[in-house]
Amino acid sequence: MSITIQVNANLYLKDPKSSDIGLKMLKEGIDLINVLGFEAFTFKKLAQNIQSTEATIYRYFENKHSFLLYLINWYWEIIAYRLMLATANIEDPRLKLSNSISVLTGLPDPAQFGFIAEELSLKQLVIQESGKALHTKSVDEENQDGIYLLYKSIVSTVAAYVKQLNPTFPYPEMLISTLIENANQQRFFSVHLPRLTNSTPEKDAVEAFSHLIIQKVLE
Amino acid sequence: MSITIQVNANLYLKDPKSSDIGLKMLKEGIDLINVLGFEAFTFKKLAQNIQSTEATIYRYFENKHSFLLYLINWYWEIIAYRLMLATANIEDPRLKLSNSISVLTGLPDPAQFGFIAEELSLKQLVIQESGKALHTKSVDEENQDGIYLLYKSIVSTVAAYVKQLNPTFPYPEMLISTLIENANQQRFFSVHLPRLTNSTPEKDAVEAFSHLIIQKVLE
DNA sequence: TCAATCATGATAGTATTACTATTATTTTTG
DNA sequence: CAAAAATAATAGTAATACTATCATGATTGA
Repeated sequence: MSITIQVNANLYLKDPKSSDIGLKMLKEGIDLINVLGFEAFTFKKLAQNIQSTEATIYRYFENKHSFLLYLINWYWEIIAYRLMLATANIEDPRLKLSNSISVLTGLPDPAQFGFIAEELSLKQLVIQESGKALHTKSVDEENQDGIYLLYKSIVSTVAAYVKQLNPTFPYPEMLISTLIENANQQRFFSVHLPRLTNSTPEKDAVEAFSHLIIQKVLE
Repeated sequence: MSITIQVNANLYLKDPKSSDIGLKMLKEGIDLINVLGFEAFTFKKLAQNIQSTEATIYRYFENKHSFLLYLINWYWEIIAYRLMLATANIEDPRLKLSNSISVLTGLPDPAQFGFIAEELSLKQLVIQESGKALHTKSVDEENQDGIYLLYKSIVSTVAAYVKQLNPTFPYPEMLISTLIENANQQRFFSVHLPRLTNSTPEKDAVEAFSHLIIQKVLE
């Protein structure tokens, strides 16, 4: 059995996972974006952090936008892997859906099987920066290049469980994409604009809210 | 009757609505951001479009980030005004909530009373760019300056109707902020990533979806 | 083993951006 | 109509997002 999802080759010029310096770019890049924010993040600063040069980074990634897309795609690969684990060998679509909602809207537990070291910092990055990757003039072109295939396939898979449970429900994809996007948004609110939410970093309520919506809408 | 919509004074150096050239900045600025995207938008280009200079624009706005915040705040002023119209003289909290959800998640109708000329292009801008205004390292500072008071008060007001209808519902603010943010997100998806949604530009389903969620969650 | 190839480093350069500063000119107002 | 205020014109700066070139050190394959 293979669980590896093919990384979209349009996301890099040279596979960063194929060399030490490439791996350092990813690891340090995540942290640096989380510290500085994507606007203040530059390849020059990243190069200094990994004792390398701008030119070398440019040999791996076309530009800093591509670098961000790569990291976000990596996050979705992890999520897709965890979705697969969470739904394997389960027949009941209700349970498949419930487990999927937990993966998509819950917080990763470092103690659980299959936890990936970068998962927490990548999630942080996605919460803070993924909107900037998406809301650009180049989104259609990137979609054409298949950059969003993984995200779309995740929504499609989970929406299919919704359809199984309630074949007449008119908004399955909208329901799932709403909950996915909202999970990130609410966690941003909980830190920066707490009056917009009822979830806190200490007592996270996003997953519970998501399960409630699913249950009420499909009951 | 003339309707003037007042924007938070921390958002400008000199009130752009107080002069012809200021009004041109706003009007042309919205269009230019919609055409170029916020990244490619510059004060230099805006100055050329309104036959003025960068220096003049800098006398009105501290920087282009503030300019974006100003425009987004203007949008929320319009929404707050329409919310007030839609709930005035209504006692039934169920109807107040329903009308509010329509204002917050529906599409503005140019034929309706109180329609403001810039509303459609501002809404377009908010859909495309509002995430970039929010997801910055300066969000906490801006929140401190009261930039998000209006948005928070809108969520708070509508969440209060939810509490009236169902005092034990644990997530009123989260429910409302979810639906507000989601309305913009789904409309972005409907244009650029249609497989993530069940709404289309031709047959918009976002408002109907939002009412359904409210109804199911509170019934 | 040695040359060819390849990845990386070091360095330089460019157009653009996001401003700041200064002075001239026009417009408003008391 | 003079003083003040607003705007225009112009110049300048540090940083950014790259591109280009060439040197060097490591890897490989004959």
